[in-house]
Amino acid sequence: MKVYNTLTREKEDFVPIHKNRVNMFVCGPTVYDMPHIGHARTYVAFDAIARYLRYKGYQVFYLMNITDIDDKMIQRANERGIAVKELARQYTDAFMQDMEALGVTSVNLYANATDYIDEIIWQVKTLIEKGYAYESNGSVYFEVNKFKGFGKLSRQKMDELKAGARVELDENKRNPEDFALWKAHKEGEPWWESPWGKGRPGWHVEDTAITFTYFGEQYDLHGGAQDLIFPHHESEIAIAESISGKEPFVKYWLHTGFLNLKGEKMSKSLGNVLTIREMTKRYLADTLRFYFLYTHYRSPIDFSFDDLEETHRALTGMKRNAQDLREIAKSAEPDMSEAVKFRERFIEVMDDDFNTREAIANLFSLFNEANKHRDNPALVAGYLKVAGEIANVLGIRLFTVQSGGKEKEILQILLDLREQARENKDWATSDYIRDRLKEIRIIIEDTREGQKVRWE
RNA sequence: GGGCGAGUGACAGAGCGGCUAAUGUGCCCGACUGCAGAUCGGGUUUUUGGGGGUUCGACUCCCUCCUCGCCCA
Repeated sequence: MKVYNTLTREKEDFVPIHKNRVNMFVCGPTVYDMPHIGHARTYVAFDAIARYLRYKGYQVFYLMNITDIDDKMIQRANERGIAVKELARQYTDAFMQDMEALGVTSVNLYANATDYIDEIIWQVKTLIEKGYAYESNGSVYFEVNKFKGFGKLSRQKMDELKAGARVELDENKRNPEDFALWKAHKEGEPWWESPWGKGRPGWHVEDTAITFTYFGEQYDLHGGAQDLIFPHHESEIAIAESISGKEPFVKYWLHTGFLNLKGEKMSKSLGNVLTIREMTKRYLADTLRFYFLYTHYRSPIDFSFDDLEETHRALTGMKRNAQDLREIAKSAEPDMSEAVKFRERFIEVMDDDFNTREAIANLFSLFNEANKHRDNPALVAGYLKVAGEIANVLGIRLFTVQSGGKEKEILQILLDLREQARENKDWATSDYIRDRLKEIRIIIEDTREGQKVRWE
């Protein structure tokens, strides 16, 4: 299996540090607002990756942080006049609901930054002791030029960074490119006790504190969106490798391509942020998930509703076909002789840096072929077995149709039909509808005001 | 200004330097069909952003330009 490693900019053979075990970490959300489809893209991609690794037999520990303390959190909480903790609770709940809707089920553990303050303090303290960080007026900064490897992930050159770095009027820093590990307490902000007085953690260090806790000094796979490469992931490397003296901190760095709206960028100020919540109301969550997997995870996606509609047609067509074929296969003993080649192809393309698009193309080809053997239930059953396997790894529900809460409308159609039948004194039809509905415990009663419905 | 990435048929989107450049959507024709749909068979446009180079041979490697996006300024 090969994966594209941002660190080397090459596809490399995937060999975990500890035999069969894969320790995997993906940067989670900052819970200060509703997650949008950009988040969805990244988390769906890594969900599929985790599922595939498990499918391949790896024992995956998938860890994700939740950033529940930072500048944006504080600002938003103050605007809304609530505690940062309350804000975090609200949007963490929202995030979890959205992930569930999208079928993101592969994460083993979500870790809140604020639950790891002790570990963060330990890391900061260690960095000071080792000479990589310094305290200044109650804040602690990482001295970037002490870490020679800074820039190796993003391919930025240190001197150019310095030349470009503009002093952000922080007289506490020795150098403008230094970043805060610990921020001194300011009025109106949450704080924790530390060796440097009251304060709160900086951003990058929460992730290293969390991963050190569960994975130790080095681990296998770190994921995130491309925009996090610099400075976030760069800084994580600086922190971790300075503490441990070991490299690489992370063996494989994976980054998802960015999602843009067709024509314009998605931003708060433009008021065109598409939240997952809003999108799953208008479209099936399955469709959204399929849409993301329809493009390789590293390629940029130029989001448009037309394209989403297109993939929706593609997906529903496939689902329809799957259910149709299931009628044919019934309980036939699956004949795998023809279907196995699609399983092999699936593994082949997913082994090549998780090519979900090829995997989907393969799935379409499978159905194409299966349709040509509609006269052979055993073969059809075989195809369906492999299709189900593939769909399961991708997280696509082939055989379940989401009703989308349309039961009421469907029922109304039946009631209208029955009403017409009654007007025509077509009692046979009218009674048929009433009796069939009764079988599923929906009771129709005719009254002076018309039909009354009761769900039992 | 620096760094990174992308630019393939109507649209979306794959493609170890070499097979007719996948697959899906759309569209067209035929079969089947009371109608619609599904399914089956067939068809449909790309010479792969522009230019140059390496090579027997490049979408695939190198250079340059253009466009777009992201990150740092």
